[in-house]
Amino acid sequence: MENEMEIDDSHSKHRKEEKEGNGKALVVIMVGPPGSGKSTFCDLVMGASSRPWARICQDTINNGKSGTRAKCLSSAIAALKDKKSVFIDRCNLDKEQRADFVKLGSPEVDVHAVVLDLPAKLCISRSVKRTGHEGNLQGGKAAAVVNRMLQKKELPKLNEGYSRITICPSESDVEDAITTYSRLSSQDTLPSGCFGQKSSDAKIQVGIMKFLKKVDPPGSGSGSSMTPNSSPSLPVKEPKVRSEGSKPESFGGVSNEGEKEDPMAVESVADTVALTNSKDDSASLDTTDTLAFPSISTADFQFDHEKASDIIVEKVEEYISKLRNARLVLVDLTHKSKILSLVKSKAAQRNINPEKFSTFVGDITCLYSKGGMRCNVIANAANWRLKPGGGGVNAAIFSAAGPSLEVATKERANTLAPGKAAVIPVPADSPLFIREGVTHVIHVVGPNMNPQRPNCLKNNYDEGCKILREAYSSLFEGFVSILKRSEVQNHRGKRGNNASDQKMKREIVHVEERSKKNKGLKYEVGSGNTDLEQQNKSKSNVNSSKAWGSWAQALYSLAMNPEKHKSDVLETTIDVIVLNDIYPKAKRHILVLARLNGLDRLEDVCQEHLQLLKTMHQVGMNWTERLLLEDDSLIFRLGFHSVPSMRQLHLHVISQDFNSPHLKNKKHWNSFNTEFFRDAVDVIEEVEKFGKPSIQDEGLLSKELRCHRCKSAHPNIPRLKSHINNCKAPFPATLLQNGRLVQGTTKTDADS
DNA sequence: GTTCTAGAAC
DNA sequence: GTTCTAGAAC
Repeated sequence: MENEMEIDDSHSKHRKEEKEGNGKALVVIMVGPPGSGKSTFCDLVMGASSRPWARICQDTINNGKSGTRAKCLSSAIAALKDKKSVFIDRCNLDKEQRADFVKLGSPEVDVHAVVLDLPAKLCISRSVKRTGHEGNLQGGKAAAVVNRMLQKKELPKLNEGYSRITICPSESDVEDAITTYSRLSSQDTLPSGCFGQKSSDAKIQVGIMKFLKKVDPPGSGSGSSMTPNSSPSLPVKEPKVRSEGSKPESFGGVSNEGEKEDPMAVESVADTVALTNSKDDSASLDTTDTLAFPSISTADFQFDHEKASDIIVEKVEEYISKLRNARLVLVDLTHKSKILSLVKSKAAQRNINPEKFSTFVGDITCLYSKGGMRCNVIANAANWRLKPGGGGVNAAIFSAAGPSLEVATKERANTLAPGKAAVIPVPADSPLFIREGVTHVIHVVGPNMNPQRPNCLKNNYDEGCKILREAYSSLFEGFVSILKRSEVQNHRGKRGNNASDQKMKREIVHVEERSKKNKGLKYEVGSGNTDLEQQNKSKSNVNSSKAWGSWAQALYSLAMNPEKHKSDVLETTIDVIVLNDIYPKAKRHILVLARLNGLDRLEDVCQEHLQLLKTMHQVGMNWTERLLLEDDSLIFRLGFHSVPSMRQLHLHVISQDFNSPHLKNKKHWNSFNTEFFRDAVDVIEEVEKFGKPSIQDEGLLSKELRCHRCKSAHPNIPRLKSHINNCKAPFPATLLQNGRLVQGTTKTDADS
């Protein structure tokens, strides 16, 4: 047994056993497909490390030939007995493969995972080129093996039993990890947690990334379908993930001759490559948000095409600047479409950027699968009852989406007035989502000129044009609201997430539209902000939709009658009251309370409160300065909770140590360390620009726990707290910008 | 917002 | 057995 073991011994005799310090042995489980560089990783660390290491390599453990998992286990146990740390150098791609090795952990032995999560194409090319690999995985077969293995890939999670996980999505991350482990002496331990994960769970990415696969260009309009051909053979060719893959008709009359590529590469490798590539920047190529919309009211509702096309172009022009990188596409079924050609020529006349707005001939329910155009949002020319059927686009969309869209629609609105729009997240089980990648349907009801249909305007085009304009405004506003929310999602994605797959999947699809307030109304988008303003004005402090519990009134009564609570108050002005938070969540945690009656929370804030917000911020800054005089090692952040628990708008001024016994649970942590916390500077800027601050969903409060500095994930509050006590990583760049963090003048950016 | 506690997770 | 979370009550 012993003599069969292939264990690379390095430096094992160089050091005497450490009597002092933690001196824990390590089991480092390498995770990665062939060609990811596991052996090289181990060799480099072992060559440089002062810690005694053994490398247990399944490929060579049996007298240079491959052995079994059991053999690796017994060798690892033997090495640990010998006070060595061990590398488990095998693919370990799924949880089950790793489980036995995780069990090697004990009070004396920490178990780590190091994931070499490099792009599949890189591993494949390394494997293919490899000539002297110990596992004899050479030549053409390599690619097939790598692909097959990656399909089973399951990223390790902390709850499998690791004290630390390092994920290396790029070669530079691998180098960093090599350095980290090389420097590890026998006494050293590394901080626990999950490091380096940049994307959300890969399993979700597969679904999303499929939309990035190259498809044929949409040809003559109805679109050619994707090549179904799938050859498992090699050589492997890099599939091109294209953003311009299927261009809609552009106004310049450019023809759509797509270059031909090896379809095999697309089908056989694309999934797995896309899967691993999902962590590359390149993978974000075709994630441009696109709204595909039919012409409203010009079909069954018989609206005049000339007038409608003017309005479409006018509204597109108006909204295009608000859309940043997003695109709008007007879709109709046939080339003969009069409305399409009218809009096309009018848009060209007005020099509307064809990158931002174009027309497309095809079926709006299968733009991706048949037309090769990825549109994450589609509009429906709905009827006022929001019911399926009736023919046309409405029937087609409800039918393509399956019954779940109708259910999702009914959850949010029962009817829709002409000119209004309703944003509906597409349920995850809908073919529209699964097959087409459509995340939202926006129902719009336009003006009706057809006497056979309800609400006929009897040729009153003054009213008709007004409603049609409103309809497009509502539609585009709805799209803008989706874009704003998806920005948050993207942030979350980049930060990574260890939440369960199912939960994440639900979040991605549904979280955007979830809200506690004004069910039914909330999803209806009126033109401009008028609805919201109306709501806020009419709301007053009495009929607020959310009732505040008696325990939630403390700040309110204090703001209204500060003289009754004198002892708690640090400062009172005509506009604000400053007090210590009675349950501080950090060394210093004070509140700046607005004194305006009726201004209960961030949601109530609008343009008229701009000056008050600035005052609150200024008072907060003044106090920050004072607190920094007492302790200039503190760093402060000033902001609001998106959805506060206590009534009366209050600004938190909180030091970023979060060192407090009152910080006890996930909600506490996430309320200050996710986008749920809205920096005062951002709120002020948004109110200046848009009249309202953006408010994030309470769902953020149940996100996994991540360090606010290094973004590593931690399984529970105590572990997070022990991590943040020591984490000296710099703050994320976004926090260092725009004065979101406030620190003493002696501090520099490098210190933070 | 907190406290309390059942029961899940370790 | 102990630790930790999450939901209900306040």
